[in-house]
Amino acid sequence: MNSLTSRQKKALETREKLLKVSLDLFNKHGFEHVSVEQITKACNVSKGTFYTHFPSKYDVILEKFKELDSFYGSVEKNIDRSLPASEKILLLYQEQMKYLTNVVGKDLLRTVYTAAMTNQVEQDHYLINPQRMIFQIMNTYIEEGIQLGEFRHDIEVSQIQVIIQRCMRANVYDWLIHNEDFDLSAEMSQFTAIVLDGLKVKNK
Amino acid sequence: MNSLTSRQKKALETREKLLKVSLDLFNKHGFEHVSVEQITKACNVSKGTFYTHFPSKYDVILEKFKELDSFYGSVEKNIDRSLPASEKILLLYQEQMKYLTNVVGKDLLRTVYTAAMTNQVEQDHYLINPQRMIFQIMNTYIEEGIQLGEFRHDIEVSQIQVIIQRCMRANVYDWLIHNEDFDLSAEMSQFTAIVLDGLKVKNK
DNA sequence: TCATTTAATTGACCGCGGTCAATGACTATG
DNA sequence: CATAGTCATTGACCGCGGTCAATTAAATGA
Repeated sequence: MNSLTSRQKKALETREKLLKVSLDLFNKHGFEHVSVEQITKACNVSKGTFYTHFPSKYDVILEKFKELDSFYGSVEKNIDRSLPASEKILLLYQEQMKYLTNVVGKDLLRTVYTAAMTNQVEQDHYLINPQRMIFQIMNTYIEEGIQLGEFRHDIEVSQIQVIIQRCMRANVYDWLIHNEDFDLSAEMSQFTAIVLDGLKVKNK
Repeated sequence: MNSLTSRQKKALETREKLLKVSLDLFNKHGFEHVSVEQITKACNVSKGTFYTHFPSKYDVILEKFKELDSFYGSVEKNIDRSLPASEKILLLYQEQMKYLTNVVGKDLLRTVYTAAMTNQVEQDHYLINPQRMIFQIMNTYIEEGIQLGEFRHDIEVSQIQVIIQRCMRANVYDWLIHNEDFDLSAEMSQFTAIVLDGLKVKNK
């Protein structure tokens, strides 16, 4: 069953050790204050080894992020299906913001938001990758909202999706550039509610 | 009249030469592909001199940005005073986006948006500094819109200001992380129009 | 005019992220 | 087994942004 050779197993162990130790150190000292050499020394491997397993220091984090994305699946299950689409969207974002604030943290998010601008390598960065679980869920809500006449019909569905996703990045980014006095959940709720309002069918 | 000593004059010349050459090189090769040594060699000064005039490579750009901000003053004069506040806001942003696209460019903006997250040094980063000309103008429009009953009264003025400013960063950031197929002006207009809609007094 | 203070300038130096030719242990093949 | 090929690993090396003690020359004051 286990089709890995002993060599591959060793390599995978190394890789996972690097991953774990990296994230531990990042959490403890902050991404910028941990050097790749520190990581590799703590793992008793050479610097070069790090780069056979990860394209860059930053990619370690992205890896973890992708894992975490599955978290949103469980959130979705706890949202009352009978609620209007706009309410569901707000609830989903609320949960996400809690998660980002309490679990992920500014430091790691900052690296992702920075890398999204800098690493032009990947054709579609994770931050705007439509494959992301949270966007998939969001999109079902939006389509539902359109079909039930809650949202305007004069804007393309895909465009509405983009706009609502942009709300997320808008608030997260502003959170990241503020040093204090910024309640991400509250700001996100208020902002998104206004946008959703603007997207609703008017009955003048 | 000229109260500068010959020494101060020399220093200022050096500083301005560095500024000019830096920006020229950034424009020609891109910010990331120009090293401080290249700049200083082109100016026939040592590397250290660069750092007596600028705190970092990035600050050269910020300097230029602050200058450019005055540009918005002239734009404001060309906007019809009798228009509703929301129209004025859209027009002002439209002009700004044109400017960012055609004059400033992605490369330089990217460094500013990155630095805003990274340099926690400055207490109030330029991007959210309420002193900025464009924000000052925007705020007069918003206050006008509230007084004339165009915008909702159940949200704090300052909060409305923050929301509208956030629209700007939202679209610029998304522009920066998209490689192609992103019309900044168009996206900005659509997005901001929706937000302004959500901010308007409803007549249900 | 000369001594003292002030500040612009220098360039060797540091730490970091990342590269890559060389190594050799392990694997697949006859 | 032996042999050829694979690939994880190594660590010296590169280029860069940024620092700082030492140097130099202009400003100041007697």
